[in-house]
Amino acid sequence: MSTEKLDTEVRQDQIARAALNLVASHGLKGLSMARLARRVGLVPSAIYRHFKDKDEVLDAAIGYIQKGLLDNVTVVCKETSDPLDCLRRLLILHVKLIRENQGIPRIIFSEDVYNGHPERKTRVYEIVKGYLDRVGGIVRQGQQEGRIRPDVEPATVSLMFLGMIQPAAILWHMSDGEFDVTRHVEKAWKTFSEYLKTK
Amino acid sequence: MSTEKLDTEVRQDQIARAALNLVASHGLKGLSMARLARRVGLVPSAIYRHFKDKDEVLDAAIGYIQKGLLDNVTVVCKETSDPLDCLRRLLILHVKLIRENQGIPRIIFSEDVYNGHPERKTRVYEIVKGYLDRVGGIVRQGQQEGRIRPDVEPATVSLMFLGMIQPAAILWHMSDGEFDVTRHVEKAWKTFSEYLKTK
DNA sequence: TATATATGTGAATATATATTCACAATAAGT
DNA sequence: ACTTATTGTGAATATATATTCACATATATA
Repeated sequence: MSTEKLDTEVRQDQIARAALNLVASHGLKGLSMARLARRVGLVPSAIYRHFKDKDEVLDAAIGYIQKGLLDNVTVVCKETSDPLDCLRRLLILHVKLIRENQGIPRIIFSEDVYNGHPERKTRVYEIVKGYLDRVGGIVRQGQQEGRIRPDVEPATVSLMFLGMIQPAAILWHMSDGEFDVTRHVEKAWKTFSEYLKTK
Repeated sequence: MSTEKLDTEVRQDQIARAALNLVASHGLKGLSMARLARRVGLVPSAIYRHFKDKDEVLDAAIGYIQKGLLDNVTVVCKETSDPLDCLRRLLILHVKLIRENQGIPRIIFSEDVYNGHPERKTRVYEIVKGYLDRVGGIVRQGQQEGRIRPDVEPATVSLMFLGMIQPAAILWHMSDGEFDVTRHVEKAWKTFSEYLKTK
């Protein structure tokens, strides 16, 4: 077989993305080196030219997740200065992100990812906290500007923000796409934002 | 070795519970027949006297989950007739339930449980929908009694209800218990219930 | 162009894990 | 007490999967 030889950086990228997609389509259990290799058009042992471990592959995939989440925050913060509108847009982008890559929640919320990997566990924890902090920051700013009611903790809001999406995303997946995430999120946002608004 | 011989029903019970606990402490990947057997004080092959498969064991564990969830609804509905108070109590019980058995969310929300098991997937979906329906029923009743604002869909409320707990539970676990679920849920409930109340 | 380094291959190895089966011991029914 | 069905055991089997290694080939560099 004559397979094109590519730079290890390119391969690392390919492999990490493929891993994320594999988890999306076949779950964490479905992430095997053999399948991963096939997906990239390589032979299993070739993966080890670019990653020391299967663990390193997963860690790389987690890097993409972090980037995807934080990028969304950056984007919406540039689009608008109204904090509530900012949150609304982030909500939409977040739904879009995990709809397009179901591997994200599966990795973030799968215990099998951390078990026996305390460093990774704290890393993912930091990623989630980081994201929530950004959301909380938007809330705090909105409160300072007097556009969000001041009697609620930003940290509480940011977690409830996640809570609008996550259970819905799971139902969406369990129902094989039958459950309408977008609809739910819109409804939830309506009540949530009404509550947040200063009267 | 002289191991006590017990009725298959007793063993099934033991094994299913042990499976749930194993998932709680070691994740789904940690649920091996060997470990399971050791936990119950048996030898791996003995499990097959009481279950055809590892899959059957998991299915039995899922049965316990369903029971646990629905029992909570029954309990709180008996305790009080005020729908908001009913939801508040259910919230507390729910947190208690998953704190005491982290295996519940891990099984319900782990994709590896369904992958390649469409029947199980729809079963779990039905369980979750069933629970949400009960919650939605409480809301609907509250609306009929005029104690919950009528301009919000019960289905939306019930999912948001879950959303108060689930992300918090995950943070709780990722932080090794450092994150205070109860505190978050109390705060979240404060804002949520205030919104639901008829003004 | 020659040589070295990076990348890809195929076979081999090691390990974990589910599952089966022949046999042993215990409990239940007669 | 005797027989039988149920439950437990230990060894054996099968399979999946990560990982290694000697070898091959392409790409860059001198």
